[in-house]
Amino acid sequence: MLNEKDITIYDIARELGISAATVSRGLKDHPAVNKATRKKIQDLARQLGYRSNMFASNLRKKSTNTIGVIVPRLSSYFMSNVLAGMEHIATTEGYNLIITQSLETLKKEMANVDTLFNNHVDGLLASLSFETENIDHFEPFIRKGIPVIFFDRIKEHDKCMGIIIDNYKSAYEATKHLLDNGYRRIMHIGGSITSHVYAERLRGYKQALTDQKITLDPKLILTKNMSEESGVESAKYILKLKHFPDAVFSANDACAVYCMRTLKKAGVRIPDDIAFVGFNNDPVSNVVEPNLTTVNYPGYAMGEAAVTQLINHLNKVSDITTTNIIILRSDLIIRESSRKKKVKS
Amino acid sequence: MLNEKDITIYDIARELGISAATVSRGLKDHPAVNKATRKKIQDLARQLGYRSNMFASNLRKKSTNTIGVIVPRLSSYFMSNVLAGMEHIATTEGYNLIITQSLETLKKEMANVDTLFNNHVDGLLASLSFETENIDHFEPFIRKGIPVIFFDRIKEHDKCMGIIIDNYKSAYEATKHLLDNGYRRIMHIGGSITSHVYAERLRGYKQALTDQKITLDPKLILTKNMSEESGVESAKYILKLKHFPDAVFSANDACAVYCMRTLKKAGVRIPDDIAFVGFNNDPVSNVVEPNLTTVNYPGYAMGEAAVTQLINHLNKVSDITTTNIIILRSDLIIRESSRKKKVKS
DNA sequence: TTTGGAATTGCAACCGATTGCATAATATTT
DNA sequence: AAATATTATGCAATCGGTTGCAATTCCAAA
Repeated sequence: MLNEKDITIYDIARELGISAATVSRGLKDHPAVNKATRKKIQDLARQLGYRSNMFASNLRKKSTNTIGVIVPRLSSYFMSNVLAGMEHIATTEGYNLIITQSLETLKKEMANVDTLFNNHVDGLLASLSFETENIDHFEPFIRKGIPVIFFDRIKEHDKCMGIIIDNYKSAYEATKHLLDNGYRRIMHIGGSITSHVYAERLRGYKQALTDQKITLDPKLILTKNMSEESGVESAKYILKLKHFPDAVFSANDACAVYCMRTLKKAGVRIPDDIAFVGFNNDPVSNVVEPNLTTVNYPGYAMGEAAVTQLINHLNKVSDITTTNIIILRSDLIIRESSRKKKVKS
Repeated sequence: MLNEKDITIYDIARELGISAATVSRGLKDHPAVNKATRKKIQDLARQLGYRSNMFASNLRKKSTNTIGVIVPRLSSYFMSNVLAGMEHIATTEGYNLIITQSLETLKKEMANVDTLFNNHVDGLLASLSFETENIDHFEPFIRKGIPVIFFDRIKEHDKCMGIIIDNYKSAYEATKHLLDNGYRRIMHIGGSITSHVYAERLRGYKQALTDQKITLDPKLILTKNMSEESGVESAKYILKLKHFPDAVFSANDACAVYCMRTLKKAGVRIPDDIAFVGFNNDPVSNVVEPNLTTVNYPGYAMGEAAVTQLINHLNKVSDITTTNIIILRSDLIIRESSRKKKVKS
């Protein structure tokens, strides 16, 4: 099966009649090694197809140039953008990513933390599962001083940085936009408020209404799992309401889109009967008819930011325990689904 | 910064007054170790929070329990499903994934191959970039007998397995479906045929037409990069045609959807004026109006299959050099966009 | 010619787990 | 009780690179 033996620094040392120590230094341009010797070493290494054995090196150096990532699900538009951003920075900085998913369960999340801990990753980037209520299982990392950065779905911890968008502000603006366009009876479909993300979006929604002196109607606040099915369920719920809402602010696009779809099938016109605003700027938001107004969630930038922060910390150019939260810009993208309300004629 | 020192097998050995060798064996339930001793070792290990040092272990065993993955882009619906499937099997089998993206360039793909080679991954899973015309850069792996499996975007090689769907057959069926529903002047929008995937889809399309004795019209065969923009461009092209096609078979959904969208804006009715069939079963296909008929591309299953095959090979229960190609099932999902053609009245 | 110091290079001890082989302890058979 | 087989454990080398410290070489100043 395997043919060629690996070349080691010993092979190079023997060939050149010098010691392995000098080869080791020479390969990484250590100034204590004579320039001519360095060149000889590097040339021969190249010629022989030498590749460093990372394990020997890691074993000795106790660092791995590997970053662990835990996400709830890989298969979402948002998350794949986050990962793309992470991969981009990681690769250019010479780090590898080990990526795991919790499938929204605490159990798998804990197992993943464990695996990554055992793999001695240099740092950890995590977006928490729905079930995660506290982050004690990250303690092994924190105790050992291995940096942990949470993104998107975060919990605050004074040793860990969090990277998020301002969910409160975005939700506030989204709701305000509906109000500005003349909508008054606005429903909110959100996720479980154990999640910081959804709690903040709900808060923004409420505040926007309160600021306009609109009384909150508990019937207009739904807590769902934000899947496509939950969009369908929400639509059915709406259709049964005596007093129809005139707008819906959904905490994600998938749910909004499937809600719209179901309502449309029932003959409801959008936005004339009900306006819609979603969240995430998922591709479907720009395909559904009418196109869905939504909040652009900068996944790629978030991934880049997370890795950049982590690497800076590892290189001691900054410290994640001092900066606690980083907030990325996110803007409202206005489309047809929330156009100005027609005055009843 | 870092506080607790790592526990090693030596610590356990000392505490228990036995040798490190016995601890090493005891931890992995080696039968040569007394059952009672094994239990003592494992209990103490747990109690002390022992975690194995993978580098020492890898250094010695020369295997890493790590699988390298190279994909053109992380951020697509299809690919994130593939990765989810891979992660699922990998984690349950005790393997880690190192994931990289080539961003469709040969240069980055080569760099990724290099990185993963240096990381001594136990095996490699790759979907090739658009630019990749030959796979010589995978030779280092092949020479060393490290298994390589290509998926989706493959090139044939007698040492490497390929995992694909039957693009030819699916394309044939998709085109046949349009023909069966009464469409005759069918356009195809495809990608560069340097890619096996697109070459096969084109071939299936052509064959289906030929089998019905329909002459191929080169004006009806477009080669695009299959992005959303290319969908828009295709629509503009169609609008300029003197002799309108009555159906379009697009090699992916994104392109189909944006093509539909643009045509609709121009007043073209779908499917009455032009029917559509896409490829991938992307979420947008089920949101666009009318819903798009498409070919279900089993990404998750493909990811699972790739990892399963690789691990089986590593465990010597099968051999990827004997089975050369695995073809996964993919079915046509019929929706509104290709409903039976109305007979002109 | 001697000497001090800088520039190079090498020695050897790590890092922590693995494993072939030898040895010791125990059990079984004769 | 002695001989043999079985089971359990330990020894020590090994994987390949890293690094503190010592040793050597070289050159210029005294």
